[in-house]
Amino acid sequence: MLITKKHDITIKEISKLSGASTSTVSRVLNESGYVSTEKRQAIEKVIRETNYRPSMIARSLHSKQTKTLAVVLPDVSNPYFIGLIEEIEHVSEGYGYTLILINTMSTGADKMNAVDDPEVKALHTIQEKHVDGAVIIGGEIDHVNVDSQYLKTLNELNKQIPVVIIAQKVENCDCIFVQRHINTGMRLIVQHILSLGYRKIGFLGGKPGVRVTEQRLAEFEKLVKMYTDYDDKSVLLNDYYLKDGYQGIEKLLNQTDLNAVVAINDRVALGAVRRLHEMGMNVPKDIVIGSADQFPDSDYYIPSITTINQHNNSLGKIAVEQLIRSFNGQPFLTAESEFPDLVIRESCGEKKYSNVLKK
Amino acid sequence: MLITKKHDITIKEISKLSGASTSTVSRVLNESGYVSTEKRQAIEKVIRETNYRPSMIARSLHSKQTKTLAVVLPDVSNPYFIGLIEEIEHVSEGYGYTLILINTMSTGADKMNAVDDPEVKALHTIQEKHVDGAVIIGGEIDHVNVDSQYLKTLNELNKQIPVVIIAQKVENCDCIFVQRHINTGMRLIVQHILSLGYRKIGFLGGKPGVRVTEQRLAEFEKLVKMYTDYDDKSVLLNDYYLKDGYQGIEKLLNQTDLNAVVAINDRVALGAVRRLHEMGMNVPKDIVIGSADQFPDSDYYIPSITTINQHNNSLGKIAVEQLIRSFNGQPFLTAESEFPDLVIRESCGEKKYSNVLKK
DNA sequence: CTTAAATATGGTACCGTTCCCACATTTTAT
DNA sequence: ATAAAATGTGGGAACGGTACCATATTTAAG
Repeated sequence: MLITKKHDITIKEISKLSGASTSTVSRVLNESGYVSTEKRQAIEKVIRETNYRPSMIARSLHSKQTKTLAVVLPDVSNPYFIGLIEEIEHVSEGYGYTLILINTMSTGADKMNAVDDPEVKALHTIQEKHVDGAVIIGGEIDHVNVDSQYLKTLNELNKQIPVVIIAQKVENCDCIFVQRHINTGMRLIVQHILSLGYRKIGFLGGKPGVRVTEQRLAEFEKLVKMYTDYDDKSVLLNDYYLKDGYQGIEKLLNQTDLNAVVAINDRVALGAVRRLHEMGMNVPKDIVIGSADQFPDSDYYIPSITTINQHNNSLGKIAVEQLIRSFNGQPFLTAESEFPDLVIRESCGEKKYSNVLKK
Repeated sequence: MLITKKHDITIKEISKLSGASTSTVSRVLNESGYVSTEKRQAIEKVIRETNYRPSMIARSLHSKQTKTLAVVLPDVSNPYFIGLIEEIEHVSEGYGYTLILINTMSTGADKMNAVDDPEVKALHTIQEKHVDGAVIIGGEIDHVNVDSQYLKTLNELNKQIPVVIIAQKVENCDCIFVQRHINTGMRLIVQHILSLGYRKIGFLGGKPGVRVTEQRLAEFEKLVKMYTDYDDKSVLLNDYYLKDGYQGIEKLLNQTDLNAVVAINDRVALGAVRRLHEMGMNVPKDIVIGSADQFPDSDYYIPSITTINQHNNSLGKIAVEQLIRSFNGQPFLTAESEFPDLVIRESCGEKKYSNVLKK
C-alpha cells in the first residue's frame, strides 16, 4: 500500500521558522503562560502563512481527551434516528465535540456469533478510538436477551468511557439511560380513538421481542381490554417499516374485523393507508388509522396522520448533556424526554369527543 | 472541569503483567515478527483478562493514519443525504474506516464572515483530526461564488488530505469530484411528460444560485422551448423542502396556467400534491406532477410520484473508492454516478406514448 | 563441530504535543 | 540598593504505541 506521504507541518517547523522554541509556540497556541509580543506576532505570522493547525492526535495522546463523541445506531436510514442524530450533532458541536458515526445495521433480534456482532464491534471501535463518551441509540439493548456478550462488553466499556443509551432502561446495564414515555403516548392515541367512538381497534407493526414494542402493546391491550371486547387477533407485529404497514394491514383485516388501527409509527401508518387506498378503502371514512410515533413529513401525507409527538429530538439533547455532566463529575438521573403530545390530523377523522369513555 | 480519571490499560501494563517487553506485546498485537508460543499465550491471556485494546491515538501518532474519514454535509435531516451517508458508512466500514460526521447546517447561499462559516470550520476540524480523507457533500461548493475563502481553504486542505466532493465540478477546485447526470435525469422526466401530451409545463423548487438547480432549469428550459410555447412565468425557484412545494404550487398556478409541473425532487412534489389536494384538485387528473429526483418512500404516497432514480447512493460508493484509490496512489477520474432511470408511477398518470414528441 | 540462518527478546528513538522545571531577565516593592 | 515578584524562554520527560537495531539462543546446514 503506497502512501503518498504529504508532509504535515508540525510545531517543530513553526518553532524553527519563527525562531522560538516549541514551548513558546505551544504557549501562543494555548494562550497560556508568558510570551513577549514580538515573539507572539512572529509565531502567529508563521502559523498563518503555513496554515498550521495543531494535531488533535498528539494533543489527545497527552490530554487523554479526544473531544469526540461516538453515536451508535442500528439504521441511519430510519427517519426516527435522523432527528436524534441531528440534535446530538448540534448539541455536541455546541460543546466543542466532534461526532463519530457508527451504523451497525443490525437487523434486530437475530443474533450472530459474538465476534462478528456489529454492535460489539462498535463498542470495540469506541474503546480503541478513545472517544470521550458515547451515545447508543436502541439496537441490541432493546431486545429481551440480557445476559449476552454484548451487555458484558457494554458494562466493561462503560467503566472506561461514559455511555448514554437512548432506550428503555435495562436492569443489568450500568450505563445511563435516557428514555421516552412509552406508555403515555400509546395511551393518548388509544384514548383519542376510543373517544371518537371506535371499539374495534387493531394494533399494527413493531418488532416482537423489542422492549418498546412490547411495552406499547401491553399498554394498548390494557386500555382496549378496559373499553372493548378484546380480540387477540387484532394485533399484528412485524417491523417498523413502510412495507410492514403495507403488507400488515391486509393480513390484519383478513384475520379480524376492525374499524380502527393504531400503527406503531407514521411510516407503518402510511404503508397501511397506501394499501387500503389500493384496496379501495378510504381513510378515515372506511377505517381510521392512528400512529403512536410521529415521523417527519407525515403532516403532508394524504390523509395526514393523526399521531403522537414523542419529542424524540429532546432525547438527543438530554443524552449529550448527560455525557457532559458525566465528564464534569456531576451526577445524573435516569432522564425522560418531554411529555408526548397528541397530534390530531386527518387519518382518524374529526375530533368529536361526543362519545364518553365507556364500553 | 473535574475529570474522573478512569485509568486506561496500556501496553506497558500488559507488558508488566505478562512478563514480556512492550516490543513483544506489540508483536503479538500486530502478528508480526517472532514470538514464542508460551509468551504469546501468556500475553493473550492478559489482554483478554484486562480487556485491553491498543489506543488508536497512539498508533495514529506513529503511523500517521487514523483509519477515519470525514463526511461533511449541509443538512442531515434531508433525505437526499441519508442514503448517501448510509452508503458511505457502509463502504468505509468495509475498508476498515470509521466515519466522522460533520453537519454544517449551512442554510445555503447566504454567506457570513469567513471565520464563523461552519463549512470553513468543518475543514479545520478535518485538518486537526487528521482524518485520512474527506467526503464533502454539496454545500457551499454548490453555489456560484467561486473565489471565496472557503475555496482557498478547501484547496489548501486538499494538499494535505485527499478530499472528494459530491457535487457538480467547479473549475477552481482541485479536489476530486463525483457527480450526477443532472441533465439526463431532467431530460427523461420532461420527455416523459411531453410524451404524455402535456404542453403547459411548469418548474417548481430548487434554490436559485445553486449549481444543480440552475443546470436542471437550463435543461428544462431547453427542452420545453423546443416543444412548447415557453413562458418564463412557469418557473418558480425557492428551495428543496416540502413547504416549498406546498407554498410554491399555489403561487405558480396563480401566475400562469399549467397542466403539468416538474418538481425538483419528490418532497417538493409531495408538498405540491398535498396543497393541490387541499385546493380540491386531483393529481394526476387535474394536473400532473413529476419529479426530477427520487427520495425514499415516494412510492407509498397517494398518488405515488413519477420520478427519476438518480442512483444517488452509488455516488457514496464511488466517493469512498476514489478516496481509497488516492491512498494507494492510484489515479482517478472525474466520476459520475450510474445513469438515471425514469420511474413511472401515478402522479403523471398512465404512460401512453400515444403522442409523438412534437409541438 | 563450526558457522550461518532462523527464532526470540528487549532496548530505545520517535511520532507531535503539553507542561513542568530551570534559568535568565526585567519590573516592582521595601 | 537589594530582595522579591513578575515576565520571558527553552530543555526535556511524558503520553501509548511501533519499529529498527542489537543481542541471545536455538536450529539447520556443510
